[in-house]
Amino acid sequence: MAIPKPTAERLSQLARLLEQRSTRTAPISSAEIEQLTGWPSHTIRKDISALNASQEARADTPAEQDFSTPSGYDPAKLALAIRKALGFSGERGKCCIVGLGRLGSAFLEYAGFQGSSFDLVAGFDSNVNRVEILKADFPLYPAFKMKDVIGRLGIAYAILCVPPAKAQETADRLVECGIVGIVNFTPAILSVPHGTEVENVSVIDALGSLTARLAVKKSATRSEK
Amino acid sequence: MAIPKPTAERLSQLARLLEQRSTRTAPISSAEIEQLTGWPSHTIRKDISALNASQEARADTPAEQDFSTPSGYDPAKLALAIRKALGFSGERGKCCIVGLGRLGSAFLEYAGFQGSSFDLVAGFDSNVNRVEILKADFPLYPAFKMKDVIGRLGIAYAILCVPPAKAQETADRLVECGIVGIVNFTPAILSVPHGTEVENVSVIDALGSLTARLAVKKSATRSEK
DNA sequence: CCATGTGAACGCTTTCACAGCT
DNA sequence: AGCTGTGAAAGCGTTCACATGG
Repeated sequence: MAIPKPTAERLSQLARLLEQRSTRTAPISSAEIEQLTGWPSHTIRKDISALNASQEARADTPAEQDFSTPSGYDPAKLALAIRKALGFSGERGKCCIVGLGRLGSAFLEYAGFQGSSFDLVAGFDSNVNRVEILKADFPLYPAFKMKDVIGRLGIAYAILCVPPAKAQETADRLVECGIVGIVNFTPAILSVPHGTEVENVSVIDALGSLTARLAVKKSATRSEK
Repeated sequence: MAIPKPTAERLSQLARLLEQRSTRTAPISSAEIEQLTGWPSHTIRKDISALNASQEARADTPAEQDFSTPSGYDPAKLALAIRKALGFSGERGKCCIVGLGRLGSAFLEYAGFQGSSFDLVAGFDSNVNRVEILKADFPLYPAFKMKDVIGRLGIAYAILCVPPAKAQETADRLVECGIVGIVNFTPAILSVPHGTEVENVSVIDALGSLTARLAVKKSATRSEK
């Protein structure tokens, strides 16, 4: 009983939302989540229902299932349950930044990782100078140490911020090093072998989506938010 | 006959892909696109079919419909037809960057806008110092000039890169200034009035999607790429 | 023959409406 | 009473298989 992809995507965002506002411990209702996210409350309940179903299938962690109270969901427990159902196995996901130019180095001081389920544990750049000049809470390495470091630390994800011309070549190398997920910030379209996943993050595509949605709105389609 | 959202998203990416490789003028087949993007060729043909349908509905631009040749699609004509169908009205979309910290200033030298249908035409920051120190191909302004500049230039889109704590407040202001689409790079969840669209770009969510997809793969689901 | 183009069947996701729990 | 939880129905997007056109 696998979780449908759109559902997984929503749940993932929901978990992030809950983790961010972790100061709030009072139960949160599906109606309240609707207000925050724009997703209809029944969709949310259905998503969480799918979560229950998948949790029963794997009969482990028997205690963490009671995230629902008479007046809503327990934020912390719900977030945890989502993360587990989406394959988090308790451990935090290890990520590295590849390419420490303007964009890549911006992540060195990015606040968004706190409270998430992922950690930045390394950075790489082919320019040794940059590696030495830049400072971060985690170590930075020259590119030739990629294989060694990624293997040793067991890094699963890479955030790709190299120049477009080097994107494919670098991606190939990352796959060889054992990376299974790439967040691609370059405008290049990557092709990777089966078993590896790419998520493209492109301002241009984001702008395209916006334009498309705005154009559709002028007709009479229901808004997503 | 509106274009379905998933279809629109694929077409938008396809258009970007074609625009990027604009040196290539030979016809491109759906099979070739499959290789490049990972989407099955029938999905692509169907998407383009939807494009035809929507073009017939609006009976304008009668000449630009013949993008298909006996051995594939004409790249340039296809890209143009997609952009038009997705609401591009010929004009290029004007964007501004709001918040010129590490992340925001990275866009000042971002290559991805070339060959796209969007132009960066302004940047804003509340720190006057930054505005004066940074250099770009387009003018940078202190934040208090937002209303004036956005109105005067007719800017429709904003790329939001301010610190999370100021995100909502800044978004409110952008809406007041007439911005209709926001690409939100902050980890904050924004709420905006109807008629305005937000596209969230979050590394954390991207990582979440990757994890979800990788987890599902271990079962027996068909891969997307 | 090649590749496009599209109605029709299929399968998945969302929506609905109501049962169940506290 | 209020909110969660879920089978059943409806709505959509994808897949298939074949008709069509250069």
